[in-house]
Amino acid sequence: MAVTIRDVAKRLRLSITTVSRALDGYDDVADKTRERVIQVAREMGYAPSRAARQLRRQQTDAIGYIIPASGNHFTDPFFSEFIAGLGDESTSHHFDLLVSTAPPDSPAEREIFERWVQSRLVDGIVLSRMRLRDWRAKYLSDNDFPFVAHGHTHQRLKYPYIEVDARAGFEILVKHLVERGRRRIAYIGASPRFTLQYDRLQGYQNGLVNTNITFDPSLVIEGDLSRTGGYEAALRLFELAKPPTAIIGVNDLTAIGAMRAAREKGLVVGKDIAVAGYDGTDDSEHTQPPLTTLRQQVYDIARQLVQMLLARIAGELVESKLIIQPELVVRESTGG
Amino acid sequence: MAVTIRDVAKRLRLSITTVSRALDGYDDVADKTRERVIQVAREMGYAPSRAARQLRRQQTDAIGYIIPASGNHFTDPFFSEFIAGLGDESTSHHFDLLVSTAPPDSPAEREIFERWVQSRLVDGIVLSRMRLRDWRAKYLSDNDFPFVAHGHTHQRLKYPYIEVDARAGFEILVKHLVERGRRRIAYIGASPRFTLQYDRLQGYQNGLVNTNITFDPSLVIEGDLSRTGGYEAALRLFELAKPPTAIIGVNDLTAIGAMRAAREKGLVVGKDIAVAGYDGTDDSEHTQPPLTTLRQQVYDIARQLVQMLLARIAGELVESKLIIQPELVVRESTGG
DNA sequence: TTGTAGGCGTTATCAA
DNA sequence: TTGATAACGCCTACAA
Repeated sequence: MAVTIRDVAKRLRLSITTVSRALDGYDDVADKTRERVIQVAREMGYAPSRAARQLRRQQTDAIGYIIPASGNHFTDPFFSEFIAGLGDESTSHHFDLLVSTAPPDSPAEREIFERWVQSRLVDGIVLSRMRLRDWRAKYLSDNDFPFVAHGHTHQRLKYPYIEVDARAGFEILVKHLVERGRRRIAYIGASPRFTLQYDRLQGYQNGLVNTNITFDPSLVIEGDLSRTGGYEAALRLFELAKPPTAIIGVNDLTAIGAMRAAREKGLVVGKDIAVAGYDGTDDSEHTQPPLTTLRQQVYDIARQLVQMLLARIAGELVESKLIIQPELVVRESTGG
Repeated sequence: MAVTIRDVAKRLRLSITTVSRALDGYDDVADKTRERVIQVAREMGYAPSRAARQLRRQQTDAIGYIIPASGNHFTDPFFSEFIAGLGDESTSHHFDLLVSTAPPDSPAEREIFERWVQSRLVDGIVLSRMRLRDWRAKYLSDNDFPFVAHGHTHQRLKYPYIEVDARAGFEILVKHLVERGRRRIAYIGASPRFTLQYDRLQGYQNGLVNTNITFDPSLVIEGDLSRTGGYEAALRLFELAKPPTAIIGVNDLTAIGAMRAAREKGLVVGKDIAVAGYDGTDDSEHTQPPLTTLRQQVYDIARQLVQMLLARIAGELVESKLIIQPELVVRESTGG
């Protein structure tokens, strides 16, 4: 058995009350006593039982994040960075991070959310990769459960979130490509259920309008946010009678897959065809050629989300809605 | 307030005892009663308080993993896949996964381990990226705390682990390169405190011996397991009077960085220089050119580790030590 | 400044 | 087959 507050009290011949208060930094305990308590507690390797504390205080000091992906093929650096941000920030507030995995809109996802909420396993939840109609947001909202999100839904729900203005970003990206002489610009998107697809596609289309390019539906195609998805989608684009001279991926992975497809078709990326993505995580810098991308500061966003969530948990009436502009990072994949 | 077992009992006009037992599937409760209980519990959205259950049962139904990295630059797909595996397998056993981040051997790391163990926050811990002298293994071992590891240490400690035979793998890799006509083979490694560096370097050296190549210390250089580290290390290699004709990266990220450096030097990877890595996560397939690598099934290994850990937690005397052979995946980066 | 005691929500022991 | 009751370890109002 681990050492409990009782053991410490017994050793000190004090009541557990005093020990508890000394350790929690109350000021109604004699300095000398406190010193002794702290000293002995450390010696004995005492740390309060999390379960007991949770039960008593009705809070868990933990937040949760459910990775909206599962199975063998999930290696989006976005999630790594996001989790690192969540973890680092949580830790610095003495909160723990609970992580689980479930495919979007799967029964498994639903189960996990219900369990976490009903069992009071976490004090709050971080959402990412929002959907236009997002049952998670609805569910948490209905249950008055604290949550924050990376991105918004199209439902009328009030919750704090951070939004990267991908629409504006993609407009800029199209402009950039046009300036480099590209006019036949394809877009490889994602499932329409995701908000990100809605916004980015719209940004792409606005970009075309801004530059007086007629929208060609055959240049818009659906991927699945993965490298393989981008690869396969790009191959189909190259089959077109009039193939594109530029490809925008809904995210970096998609763009990376597209670059591979281009190369297999004997095209030189950055010359024969321009390719660009979105996210700007570390890896985009090291592709061959380096990938032009819209950078969102995933790590920092994650940290901020945790801060917002903790404020919300602490009862502060956070009504925040932070809009961030992505940064266009021009590299060789659209160069020349 | 969330609904408690008392609420359910009151509604049913039963004792909380009966409700508890009905829900936990004890057989000393009338079938009819059980049905009613389950029915009503679901209706009311009841789920047992995790904290209370933990306190009573003295177990948490959670396991922990501390990502041995922190800060902005952590995007190793190895961790994504590893976490996905841990998460999926945990979930399927109704366990939760607690995740934190801390740089190897940092005070922060120590704090987290102590907190998790002393506060009984998790029932067991998964370790990865082992060190030759690993205080984590020692600490957990000393405290009789259940843990399993991906890789071994050089201490005399007994614990279940899965080991990928990187040494054999790197021997095969060297052989492969030699067969492709490379003889000046460099190795970009990692900090010597990691077991992986020890093993892989040895495999590299054995490979040289096997093929009668004299070991040249100037071709061995230290990276930091990141793309940037590989990039910078490779640049230094290219400054040598007699630069290498092949580079082996201690992991894929290192190799990816090296490829970038090669390209900047005007070298064609797969022709002017061969590059190979280790890990074989999804991204290695989509580099330009695709990367030759030694694949370890990170996702599956993670799942198996969880199984071993849960068995250990359940009290089964697991003395397992699983050795897996990595698989050489030949792609264009060493081709031609 | 310190101690007593009640209760957080469960599960498990024992009795009915 | 069901119910009363005692912990699990901690925090905190209240008493001393």
